[in-house]
Amino acid sequence: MSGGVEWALHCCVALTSAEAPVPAARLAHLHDVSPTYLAKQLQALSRADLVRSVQGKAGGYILTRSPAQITVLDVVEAVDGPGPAFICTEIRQRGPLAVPAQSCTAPCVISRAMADAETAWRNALRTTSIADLARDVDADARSDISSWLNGAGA
Amino acid sequence: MSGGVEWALHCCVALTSAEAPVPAARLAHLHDVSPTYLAKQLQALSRADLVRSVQGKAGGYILTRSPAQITVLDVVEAVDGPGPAFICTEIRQRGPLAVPAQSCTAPCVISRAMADAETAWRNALRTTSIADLARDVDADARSDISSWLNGAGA
DNA sequence: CAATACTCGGATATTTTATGTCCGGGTCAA
DNA sequence: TTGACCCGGACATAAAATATCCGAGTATTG
Repeated sequence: MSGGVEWALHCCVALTSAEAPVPAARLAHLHDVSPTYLAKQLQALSRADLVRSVQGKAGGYILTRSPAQITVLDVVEAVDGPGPAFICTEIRQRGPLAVPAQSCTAPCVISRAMADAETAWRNALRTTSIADLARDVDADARSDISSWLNGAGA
Repeated sequence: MSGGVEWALHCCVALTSAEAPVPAARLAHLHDVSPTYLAKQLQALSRADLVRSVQGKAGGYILTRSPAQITVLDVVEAVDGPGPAFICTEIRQRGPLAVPAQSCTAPCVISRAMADAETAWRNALRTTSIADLARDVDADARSDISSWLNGAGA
């Protein structure tokens, strides 16, 4: 699991309290992380159309839609890639007892068990939205972030 | 997700059809994979007490208990490690708006969402046993594997 | 309208992890 | 006692994640 997922999620939650575009450098300063590497994660979010990037002097990143419409799964898939974590290499078709490809119409049992587990994982991530995360953050902290982002900052 | 998990699972299923210890080299030949690297995975299974290694001339690996008593989760945790895939670095305690450590009694919201998803994933893997996997394998193929393992082999 | 300052975006190094390999210690069989 | 075989941990290599830099573009601003 890529560690950048944590940064991306925190950024999305922070952007909930922003009304103007926020530069990547400011988000990096807020979380005290590498500015250039955080930019890479934000680019991934931009490619997935979760955030919209505006350029120019007063540019930065903003959420493309309501936080309630963005699930945690969306962010994870944007950063870590949409593909499954477990990839079946079709071992059953190899070795001295290889089963012919024509008999492999259904996916192998192991592959299916892993896929089912990943589906459960995805479903769990899908049930939580960025709005849900922001709602559970302490009210004081959210207020501080809002003023820090919209104001001059430290 | 480590690719060796797939190898380990296939080995466990194959060992279901074995009545005598099977050397790692033979399992590698059966699946046509790197013998030395497969040995590493089997060592992990041995450390987790899922398989028992017997040394000497007629040595090899055997399952320590009934296939019904070994879950897919056991194998995955043995190979990939028992720790969670997502590790919270406590970003909320960093940066200019860092919240004091004394206020962080409960885990952060993002960490909890990820942990819940992983729990769902683990529960799914726990419901499937090695015996379940073996049961769903084609009867002919299982018979072939049994004779290949217990007989002289190719 | 031109210059400018600030932003994102992709191409580029470095470090960590996973992958693959090797040889020595130990054990059972003969 | 001898021998051969097997496992176990220590050692290279390859891939990926992490961290970084410089160029392309745009809205501001004089």
